[in-house]
Amino acid sequence: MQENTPLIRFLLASGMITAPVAAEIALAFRPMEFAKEAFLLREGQLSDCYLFLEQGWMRGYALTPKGVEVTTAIYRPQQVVFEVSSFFQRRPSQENIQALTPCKASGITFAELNHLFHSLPEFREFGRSRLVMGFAALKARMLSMVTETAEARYASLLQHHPEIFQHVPLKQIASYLGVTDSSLSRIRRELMHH
Amino acid sequence: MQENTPLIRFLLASGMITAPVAAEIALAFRPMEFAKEAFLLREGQLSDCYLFLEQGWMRGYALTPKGVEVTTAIYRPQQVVFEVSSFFQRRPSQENIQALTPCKASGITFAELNHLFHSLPEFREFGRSRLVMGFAALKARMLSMVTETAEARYASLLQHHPEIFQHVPLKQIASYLGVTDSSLSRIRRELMHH
DNA sequence: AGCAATACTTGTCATTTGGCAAGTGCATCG
DNA sequence: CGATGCACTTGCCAAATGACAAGTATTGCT
Repeated sequence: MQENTPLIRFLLASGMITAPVAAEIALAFRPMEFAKEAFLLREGQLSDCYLFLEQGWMRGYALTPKGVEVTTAIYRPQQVVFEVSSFFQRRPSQENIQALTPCKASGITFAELNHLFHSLPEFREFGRSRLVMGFAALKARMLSMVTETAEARYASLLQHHPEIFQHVPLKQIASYLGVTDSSLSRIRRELMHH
Repeated sequence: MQENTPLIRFLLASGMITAPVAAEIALAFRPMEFAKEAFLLREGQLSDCYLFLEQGWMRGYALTPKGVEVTTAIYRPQQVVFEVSSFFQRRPSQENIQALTPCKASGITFAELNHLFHSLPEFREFGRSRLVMGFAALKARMLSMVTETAEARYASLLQHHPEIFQHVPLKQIASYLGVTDSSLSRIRRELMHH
């Protein structure tokens, strides 16, 4: 058993998990790989994998009634990936989660996660903390939808998360920002010309 | 001690809490009242009250840099009210929560909630469940922002939550739907004339 | 009752954005 | 190496929405 895996480093970095507990948690995770374009989750399925993404990028998206893809989440490496409502409420997901690049990861099932939560209070608190962080991030994104222009949202994403633009095509970023790809293209042109 | 308070009925209705545990939980809550317009939480303060709203309506809102109010949440009676990120992350809230009508409620502090979570696993699960439900609802709202027209969002709110329109002024509903009050007024006119 | 504040509507006009179609450049693949 | 596909851009026009201002209605207060 390794003592310094990406997952263990991630757990320790939170400041909420001690080293022996981190090692025990890591033991429960199984390594997983995803080819580019492979799915972690498909619409209609149950999200039953709590995934720690070690390498690569993923995105979540939903389909509108007319079949248009809307990007709902962008997952960078060193992040937890799963569909909260399907996973915890045990019902079919309305979203897809797909690898944007080849990915390496570690995952456990819902049952295994709950077992860890039960036996390791530290990890339970960690899980709640992640949930709250995700909630807060989503609220901030929602607020920016209402209060900022699409141009401001684009500029902000570019400033705070420039790496995204290396791994996610603009058309997918566009729907994440709440505009069409044409509009995003126009917005980019405006910002180029100062 | 009462055996059939609104809070106890609410806990039992979730199907996750047994009667004796519900009674113990309810013991920890203190009754609270809010006059119309009174604040449960003000921007800059710490959200330190986990509130069960028994009677009345509240709303959450944030101020844009230009001082415009944006409604971020609408709370009906028989619902839990608190600002997730401030409450759990122990940092100042960027939002306000204000009574729209006179309210009766029951509340506990962060410390008291954690104590209950620690001693009553049922209630801990209940808390997580509420968090997940709120998360899922916010995701759905975000998706509707991107995929539906303002008119469709209004029609949907009117259909699914008509009571809101009895207690919340249209200008506040407008920003909740992501439009100005003028636009909402025009949308309403269109829908009147079929 | 009378006054003031607030909620809501409406008109006008500018701006943003979407829908569609075409065009360009790049990459993948046989 | 040529062909097909995809990502991105761009032009054109229509539709949706915002900003501002004015008008009406309603509410609340004294």
